[in-house]
This record gives sequence, structure tokens and C-alpha cells, in this order.
Amino acid sequence: MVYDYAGMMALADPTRRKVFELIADRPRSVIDLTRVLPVSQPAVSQHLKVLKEARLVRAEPKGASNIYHLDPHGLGEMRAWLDRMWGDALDAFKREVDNSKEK
Amino acid sequence: MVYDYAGMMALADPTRRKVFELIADRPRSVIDLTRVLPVSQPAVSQHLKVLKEARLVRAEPKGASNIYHLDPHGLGEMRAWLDRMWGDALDAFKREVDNSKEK
DNA sequence: GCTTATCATAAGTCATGGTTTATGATTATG
DNA sequence: CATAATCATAAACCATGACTTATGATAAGC
Repeated sequence: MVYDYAGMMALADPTRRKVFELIADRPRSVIDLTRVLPVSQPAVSQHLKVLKEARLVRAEPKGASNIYHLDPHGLGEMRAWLDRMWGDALDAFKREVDNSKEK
Repeated sequence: MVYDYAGMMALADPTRRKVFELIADRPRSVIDLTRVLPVSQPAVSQHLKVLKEARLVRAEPKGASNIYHLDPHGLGEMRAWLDRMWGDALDAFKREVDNSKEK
């Protein structure tokens, strides 16, 4: 499967990025996240769904609650994609500088 | 100035990311970009405005046309922010794994 | 078993933003 | 000087998605 920018699109929303950062700080339940954030519980669940589909987090049922952790698989995919895009951009910029020097 | 996710939000849109990648490939004028992309010229100009405000690209007037290049300053800022976020996420994940092993 | 707590989904609302057409400004071309 | 080419901005349209309330499903506690 080709990485399809899902991670970057998931982290573009401020609230969802906050959710991600809170989970990165430590694993948390939905209720725990809702208590900190200025949005309703369903809103949190929906953000978690997007993050989960982007494979940035994963859920771990614990009794009646769902503990969300970081998902190293998706993080790795996103990291690889970012590094690739980054390399391409820097390579292109380097070529550009070289070309202007040739003149 | 604190980096404010502008770069990530700018690259979240597929069309705008395509614009960025085309410019990364080589500097291009607005017309040049419009010929390749499936959107109108004003749409391209507006995407360029967002990318420019995020300091991912910069404009260089050349006669009646505007040549857009990558902007290393903004790219550097975004890189630094991504590295920081990435480091935090990985550190947190490492702590999590260590904690589960202690038990 | 009944209530409480936690969570996800459905349905509906509303703002954001990506798109279009229209237009004016600037520069090259003839 | 007049026309064509390039670009940015304004205004209007509309789809997407972030949010809400309502509700059902599952698990814990009494």
C-alpha cells in the first residue's frame, strides 16, 4: 500500500493535532481526552477515528473504556514519506542553486 | 516567531501539495503551473499565496510573469518543527515501552 | 438485574476554504 | 499607442468536514 498523505491530513486540524499530542504525552482514554479538550466526547471519538485510520494511533480496550496509544507502524510510514519528500525538495533546491552558479 | 503549523496546513490540501511538488521539481511561472493543473489560474494564484505565507515558496518577478521557487527559510522552519514533534512522539513511545517492561 | 460509566455512530447544523467567473494592474509585443 | 499576455484580487458558490445533540451498545459497580 502506498502511503497517501493520510497522516499529514490528519495532523492538519488543530484539535486533532492536540489529541495526537496528548496521546503522545501518555496513553489516554476517550473520557480523559474529552476532559482536557474544549469539544464534546463524540467530537473526540471522531478525531480518534481519523487518527486511527491514518495509523497514527491505535485503540486498546480496557474494560468499558478505550485506551489510545501511539501506533509506531503508521508513524514510521509517515516518517518515511516526510523524509522522501524532504529529500526531493532539498535535492531540487540544490540543483537550482548549482544551475544559477553555472552562469 | 514561533512556527505555527502553517507549513503542514498548507501541504494538507492535495492540489496545493501538487503545486509545491511541481515547484520543487523546478521553478515555474503561474501560467506554467496552470497548464499542468486541473484548476483555473486564480485557484493556482490563491494556492501560491498560502504557500508563500507559509514561507514554503517565494516569488521572483520576471517581466510580466512571476517565477515561483522553493523558499529554504520556511522549509527549514518546517523541518525543525517536524523533527521536534517527531522526537517528542518517539520519546513518549519509548517511555511507554519502558514502563510496560518494568511490570 | 438495574443503574452508571464509557464509547461509537447517526443525523443535522454551520463555518471554513477551495473553486469559479469577472476584472483590474502590470509588462511585453507589434 | 494599442493589443496581448501574465498575474492578483474580489465576489459568489458550494462541497467538505468539524462540530453539536441524540441514542444505542457494552462493561463495570451496587
